[in-house]
Amino acid sequence: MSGAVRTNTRDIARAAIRSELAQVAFDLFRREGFDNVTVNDLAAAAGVSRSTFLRYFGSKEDAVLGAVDIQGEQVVGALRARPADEGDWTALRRALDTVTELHRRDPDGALVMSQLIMRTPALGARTLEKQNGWRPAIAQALAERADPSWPDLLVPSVRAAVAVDCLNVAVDHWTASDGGLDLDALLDEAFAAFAPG
Amino acid sequence: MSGAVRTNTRDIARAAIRSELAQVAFDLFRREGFDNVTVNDLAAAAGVSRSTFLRYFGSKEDAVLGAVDIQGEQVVGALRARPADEGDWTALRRALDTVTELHRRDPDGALVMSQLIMRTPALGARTLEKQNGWRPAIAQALAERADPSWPDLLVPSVRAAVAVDCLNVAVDHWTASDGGLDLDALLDEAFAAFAPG
DNA sequence: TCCTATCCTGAAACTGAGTGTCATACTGTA
DNA sequence: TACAGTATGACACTCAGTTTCAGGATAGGA
Repeated sequence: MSGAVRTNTRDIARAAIRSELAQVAFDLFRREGFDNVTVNDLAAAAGVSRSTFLRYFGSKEDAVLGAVDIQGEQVVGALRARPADEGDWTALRRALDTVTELHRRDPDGALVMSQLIMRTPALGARTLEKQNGWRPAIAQALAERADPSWPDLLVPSVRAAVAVDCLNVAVDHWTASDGGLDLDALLDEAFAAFAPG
Repeated sequence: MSGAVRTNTRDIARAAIRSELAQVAFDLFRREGFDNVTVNDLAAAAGVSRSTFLRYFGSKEDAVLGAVDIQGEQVVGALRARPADEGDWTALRRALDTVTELHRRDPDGALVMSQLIMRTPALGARTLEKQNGWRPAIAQALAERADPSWPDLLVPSVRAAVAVDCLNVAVDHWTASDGGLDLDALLDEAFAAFAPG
């Protein structure tokens, strides 16, 4: 067991190829439009066979949305790292800093990515699906923060979902402003949308 | 123009066929599992050609999820009918009564439908996508309620998304309880998840 | 009643995504 | 060098969804 823990030469090579394929796919999608590019095109552009491409990414969408999975893990990780006495909303807001930080580090790349996703229904749908997959993990992390564990996960689930919504609405507005607005400010505004009542 | 307003004989026939096809599809999916039923199977079971079936429903998923579209329209309609001086959250909660009322009228049907959607990733994803489509309309309706229209749709969008999340979490829990819990109570609980802070 | 424009249907061909299989080539290890 | 595990490419296959086209039903007016 534990053959997955140590990264050997093969894993490194695979990761490199994977990121290379993702890059090629992203460029091609951006240039030609997601729907106008077939898996054959992607494979040809990357210099691998169709089989290989589909082995690295289970679907065309996944070639673009690997970043979304990573974001989810990072958010959950950041949430778990928050002090236990912090309020849920503050902890969630701070956990989302991992995402805004990514946008601050590469605004142009993030903007182009957002635009591609927003103008491609298939990518938007798949993104929603992936983000929806974050919910259980976030809710679980929230539940473990509360001293007297909630009777069930309803309240944590709602808060997890709300946080993700805030992120999405903020990113949408940020993207609509062509990156001109400040994402952290937008996110604060979004979180404030249910503060007063 | 306006040939779509008056419902003539043809429209009635089409609606009847459509609902018949949806019924056949639902039964077959429930019995065999969504992924184990092909469009050919559906067409054969309904006694129409594959072409016809795909003309009535753009996709396999849509054969099941027509109800979701209707729910969205109903929620928006109900929201617009709420008194203007009502708070956003109350108005949203009351608008969602249209959905809970549907569950109360046919609990067994609603339960089976929820179970089918929850155990079928493709249906879950498509449902999320459709519900995400409600957001702009709900946000717009909220924005029009506010006297001094908000600078932008950020706050209404967040509130719209949150309301839909509450619905989903509540329905998830209701489904997990096999319909044993009270959906309205769950929904109230969900809405209370961000009241105190 | 007949005529005509419109719409519905079924048949068929086509594209493209995703799955499964198999033989071959490569890579690290003993 | 020989061996075992793995990645690759080629190929066949299923199925969803689109498009085209021809024939048949129907509504509504003359």
